[in-house]
Amino acid sequence: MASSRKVHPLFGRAGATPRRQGAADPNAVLEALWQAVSAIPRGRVSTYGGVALAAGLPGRARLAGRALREAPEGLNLPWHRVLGAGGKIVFPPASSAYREQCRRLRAEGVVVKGGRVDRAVLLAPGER
DNA sequence: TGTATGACCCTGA
DNA sequence: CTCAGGGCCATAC
Repeated sequence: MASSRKVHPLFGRAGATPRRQGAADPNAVLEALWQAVSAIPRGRVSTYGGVALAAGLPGRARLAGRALREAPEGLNLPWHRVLGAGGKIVFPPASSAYREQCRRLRAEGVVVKGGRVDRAVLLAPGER
């Protein structure tokens, strides 16, 4: 599916060159990660490690982060449901990304406090 | 070709 | 709580 090269304005850096090479099927890996993200139910959250695991890429949390950064806007991924280990927002509290994520989560009824969410809303690995 | 960096994670002190 | 150290690996320069 020829995804658009346009990335999210909140994270996409000017002059970023979209490269899809290096691995056998880099696009397949990205799609697997994006799919895992879109599978997170509303009102719940997951972690980068959890997303990577769900995509069949254990130990590649970093790659999950990359995938999200490179994700085209058109996919409308629920990126705000992806947090760091333990359920904490990885963005600097002063950043617009942090505020946006916070806002979106609260809009779904998720309580964000001190840049973290309650354990209960955090999706356990292997959990739906 | 080598070094640096990053929407990460875990363990241990 | 902070800090350090190791792992992971695609991109950028």
